[in-house]
Amino acid sequence: MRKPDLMVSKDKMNNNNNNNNSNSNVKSKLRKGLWSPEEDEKLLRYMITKGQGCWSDIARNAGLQRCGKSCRLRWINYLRPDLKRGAFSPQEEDLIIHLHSILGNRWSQIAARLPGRTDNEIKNFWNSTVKKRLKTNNSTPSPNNSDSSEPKDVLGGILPINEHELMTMCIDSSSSTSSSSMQSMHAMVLTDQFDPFPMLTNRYDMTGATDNFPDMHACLNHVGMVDGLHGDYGILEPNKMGLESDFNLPSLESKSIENNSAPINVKSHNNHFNNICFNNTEQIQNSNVEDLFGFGNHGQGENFRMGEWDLDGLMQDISYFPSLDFQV
DNA sequence: AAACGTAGCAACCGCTCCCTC
DNA sequence: GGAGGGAGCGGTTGCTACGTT
Repeated sequence: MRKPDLMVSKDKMNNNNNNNNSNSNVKSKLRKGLWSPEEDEKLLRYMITKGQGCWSDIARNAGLQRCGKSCRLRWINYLRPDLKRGAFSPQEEDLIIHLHSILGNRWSQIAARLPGRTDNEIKNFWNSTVKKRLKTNNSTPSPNNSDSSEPKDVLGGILPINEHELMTMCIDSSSSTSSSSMQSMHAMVLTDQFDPFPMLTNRYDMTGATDNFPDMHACLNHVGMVDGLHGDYGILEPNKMGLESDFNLPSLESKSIENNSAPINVKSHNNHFNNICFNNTEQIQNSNVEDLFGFGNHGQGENFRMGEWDLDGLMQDISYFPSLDFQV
């Protein structure tokens, strides 16, 4: 995780680049490289108010000297309100390893099972951390630890998790917002009741960052995070920020989470604006795992052994998981 | 204290897939 | 059916902070 001063220095560099490039932009050159805060805000505001569409149009209409592709990447990997920042939890790490054993380097598919995480983030995490760790743990390279993009089975190998743990992790990490959340935020933005960019506004001054999130405190209370927000800018203490009531933020990963209704876990943000994550630990606590996954219906039950399946069969069976909507 | 190596992250590139005409 | 354009994905690169020598 980068330190705040790093981000500042990066942003300074960005601004310099921006300034330098702004001249060349006159010559209708598309900008490349790191995004400036101003660009972020433009894109974010546009996405919040107008919603998704053709990315090249978005780039143009938002007044950005960027190609649509770059805008899409920035939005997906950085600006999306439902992004979860910070280090991967051990559960997430296990889940990534497990899913990678099933899906291989299909990062987008893996990311779809880790709400709030992006494929890029997971890919970086894998390449920088997990791969190394697996290599360390298993000095003798096994097929499971190879870089191959082909799915491999690691059950019975390095992973200390069983099917229930996997399911718990899936549920735990399954995010949950409804499309109505986007609509409500959209409406709030349109009526100036809600500033979706507090960290843009308070980029280097986190002391007032959450003043713009008047409803964060309840969320923090709900998920037991009243101690504060831990981010690269330090620890934010919600009770010192005048946080009061509830608010909703949208998830764009509706395809995997749209049917859930979980509390919002407001965690932290290390960069431009607030991070929202949607861990739903209560859901699993209050639910019967077999009910959730339909084991009784599908006859997997205690005999559920992924390692014994071929990929096709696995995809077929795992598709029953509420948060595992494989598209293979 | 400086040089060098490493880690982590953001962004780009090139390819493929899908949709529309 | 095929051409064109947009979206999405995975691999790769570049940059900066941090750690080590």
